[in-house]
Amino acid sequence: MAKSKERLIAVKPSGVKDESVTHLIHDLVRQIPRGRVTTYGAIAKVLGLANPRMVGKAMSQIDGKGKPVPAQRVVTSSGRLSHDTSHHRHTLLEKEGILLNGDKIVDFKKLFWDPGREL
DNA sequence: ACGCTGACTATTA
DNA sequence: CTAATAGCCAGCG
Repeated sequence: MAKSKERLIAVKPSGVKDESVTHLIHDLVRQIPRGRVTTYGAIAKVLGLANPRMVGKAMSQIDGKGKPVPAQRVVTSSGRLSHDTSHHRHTLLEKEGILLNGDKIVDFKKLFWDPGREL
């Protein structure tokens, strides 16, 4: 029996409006509890995306209008911040009680919030 | 159509 | 720990 790695495919349920994955990602990110974090990969997995880069792309598309999206709670699989040269997200995270060592989250494993398991 | 780029990830050295 | 590589896929010129 082959345990082939089925490549995850973005499922587009027919009948569902073309909400675009970006909106779904934003909604999911808004559900991340304060003081917890998750990863691009975890979000991608839950939404059935094959490429976590798409999640990052969605974050870069936050325009500031509508509900705010706590993108600071989304980090890389190694618990590090990405594209935070101005340390903007770094500051927000510490404000939520998350300790950081440089751009690395302390106790990332404990603070990790899995959208597919705890939600 | 084609090549490059990118808020990623896993593996290997 | 860092660096290099490969896989991944949508968007853009």
